[in-house]
Amino acid sequence: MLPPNFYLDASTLDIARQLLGKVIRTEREGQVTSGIINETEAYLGIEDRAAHSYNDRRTARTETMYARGGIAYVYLCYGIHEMFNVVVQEEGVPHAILVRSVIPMEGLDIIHRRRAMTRSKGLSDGPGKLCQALAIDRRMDGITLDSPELSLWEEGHRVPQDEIQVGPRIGVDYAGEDALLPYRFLWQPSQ
DNA sequence: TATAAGATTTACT
DNA sequence: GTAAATCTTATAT
Repeated sequence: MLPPNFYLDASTLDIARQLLGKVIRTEREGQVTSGIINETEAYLGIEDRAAHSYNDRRTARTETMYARGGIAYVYLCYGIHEMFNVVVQEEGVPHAILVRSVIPMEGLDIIHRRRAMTRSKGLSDGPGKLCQALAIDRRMDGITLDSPELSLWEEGHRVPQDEIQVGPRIGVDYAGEDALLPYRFLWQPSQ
């Protein structure tokens, strides 16, 4: 399991890089599923126009981002999709990292059923898809990432820095020039 | 109270 | 390539 200081002792951008290759594990009603993180995006709080916490906007929803790092921030987007984020940094610093994609590992049969798909491509390569695949929802908002039902683990795959692609974040055109910042990290093991 | 828009996915033309 | 699905949140009357 990742230690508590993993979420505090580095810059948010560094942690977003380090999350690549780590494992998300969930257990829901006795069903265990897991996946290797291969895409993340950093959201840098008050200064970041793309972040919910931009301009120190404290609301019932964003309050989770202000807590001490090491917990989950899960919210509903477009009224349909849950989004899973890792809250980082000390209490009062509303930074979070959106997990955009995982590679399925354990519980493939369960994941297929949840996603209502039989083929093995496209099961969890999107922030909404992976939440459906791993059964992550808003009931998990604010829980620690060493919980029985949701936890992050070290072993998965060691990702060399030179295999990480960096680019602008997806779907944040409303953020003006902040939409161009290179805060998206992608690792594609197939290449 | 009302309205607009969103850190997306999927199906259809 | 375009559009619909769907509902919470934030902001404005």
